[in-house]
Amino acid sequence: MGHIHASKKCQGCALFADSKLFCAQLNGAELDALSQKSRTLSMKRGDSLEHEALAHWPLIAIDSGVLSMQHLLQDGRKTIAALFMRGDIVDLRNVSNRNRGALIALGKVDVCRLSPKVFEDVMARNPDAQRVIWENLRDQAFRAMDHSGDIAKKQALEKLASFIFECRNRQVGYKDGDLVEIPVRRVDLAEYLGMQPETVSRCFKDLEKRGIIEAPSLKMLRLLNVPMLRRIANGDKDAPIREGKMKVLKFAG
Amino acid sequence: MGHIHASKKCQGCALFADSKLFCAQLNGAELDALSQKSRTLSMKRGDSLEHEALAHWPLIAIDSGVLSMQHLLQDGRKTIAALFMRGDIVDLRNVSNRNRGALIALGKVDVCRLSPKVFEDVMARNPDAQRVIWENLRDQAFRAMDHSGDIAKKQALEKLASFIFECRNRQVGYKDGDLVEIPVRRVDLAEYLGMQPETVSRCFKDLEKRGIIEAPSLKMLRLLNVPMLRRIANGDKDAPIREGKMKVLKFAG
DNA sequence: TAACTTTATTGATCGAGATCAAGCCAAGAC
DNA sequence: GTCTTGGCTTGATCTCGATCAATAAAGTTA
Repeated sequence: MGHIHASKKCQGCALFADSKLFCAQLNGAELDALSQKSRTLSMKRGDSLEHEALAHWPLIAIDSGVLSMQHLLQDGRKTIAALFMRGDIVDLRNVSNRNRGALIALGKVDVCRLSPKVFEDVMARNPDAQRVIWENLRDQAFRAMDHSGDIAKKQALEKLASFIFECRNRQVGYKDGDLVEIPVRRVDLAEYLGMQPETVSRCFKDLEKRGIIEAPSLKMLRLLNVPMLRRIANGDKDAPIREGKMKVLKFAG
Repeated sequence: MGHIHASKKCQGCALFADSKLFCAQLNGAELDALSQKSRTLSMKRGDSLEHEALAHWPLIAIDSGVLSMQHLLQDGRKTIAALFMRGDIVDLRNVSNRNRGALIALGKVDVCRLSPKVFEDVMARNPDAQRVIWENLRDQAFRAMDHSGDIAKKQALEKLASFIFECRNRQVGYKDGDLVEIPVRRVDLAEYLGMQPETVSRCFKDLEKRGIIEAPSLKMLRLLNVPMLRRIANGDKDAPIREGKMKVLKFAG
């Protein structure tokens, strides 16, 4: 690897360490410049990036953890419109704060506020970096569209199944293993999927009862029947006869 | 205007004619090259761009009309995950057909399949073009996220109100006028918002009864009370006491 | 380890919107 | 003109998931 000049603070960062991510595309000089002009930040659950700060640092690169974009309705209802994770770069340059959600950490999150100036320079000169960043934004866009489609018409169980696959697709490695990490809390999951925590809980139980998943802990799942889970996620009405949904006949008298 | 070399077929196209859009950023040579290697296509309602075609022409620029990205569930339920309109450029390069929705026209749509080769060249050399295209993709991403937020927790009336504003924001000119064009049919609108056509109909009626909008035709609205509409869109629970929701007491005997 | 706080689960009830089934109306066909 | 067709609307009923309330489990602190 040629990044001998890699500034010290970048050494442990996923964006540099993972060859597919942004900072790994930079040459020594570029990385030095970016590193020097950028600012890392460690957030804990509930911390949010405020408009004030975002105005000066509108480019957020996620090293680790889960950052959410939340929309708040007037009467207190909240929704999580998007989840950003390791490798994602959130670009809020020239984005009016109007109508834009707040960026709130869902746990410990390490981010790097990139210098817009250096970022632009790199974008103009380094085609590899440009490609990586472009594909990341495109992923964000398509992921959001997929997600819209999911929550629009699917029912609770189907949404949850889709979410499990989304987690599996996004986690590092283990893509085809049967272990899936759920990196967010039940409440957050509910807000992301547009349902209530109670419903989330019931749906997990449902999948367990039917032997499709196993939940060793709150944050970890083992998939026992991937094809069936897929069918449910795809809205196959034959499969998901909900447990306990058969009407019990009542005998009169 | 300097675009004297503008190839004939581009003259009437919004992407060239509107100075904020992609093709207007190109110089004569670039436009010529792009024009020559690209293919226009006129679609009518129901036409879809198939994977076969998209493999060779993965870059779709919308000149006019509304193109939808639809997700189809196994049992026939459909959802519209995104709407693409004038100026949008859909980039499906290297996107696996797996899990990606179909691109289907919701009416007469004029598109231009851009040559990936020339597009890449332009992206690499022309910073203005790069900026425009980047901002367009970012808009698509944020729009999709906003939309996710909308359909996740809002109720029917609120979703519709949000959609009216989305239409207003996206239509050319008239941004602050009180006339809003609804460029899609009721059915499509329902699929986009994740509700039933019947519910859409009832909600329009509701807004009319309450004097918030007026509907001279199916495709055109006049906003009579923008602040109230905004409050509803923002989920203000004080405002939207649904018409006809007061329980009528029934007198026994 | 116990005391305490926060988060998740379970159970019971209720309601917004889905669903089903007609009815309506405008545009084009015959 | 009448007939047809497709989209929209209206009304009646039913259901899934929201909501409320209580309990259990997990995480945190002393």
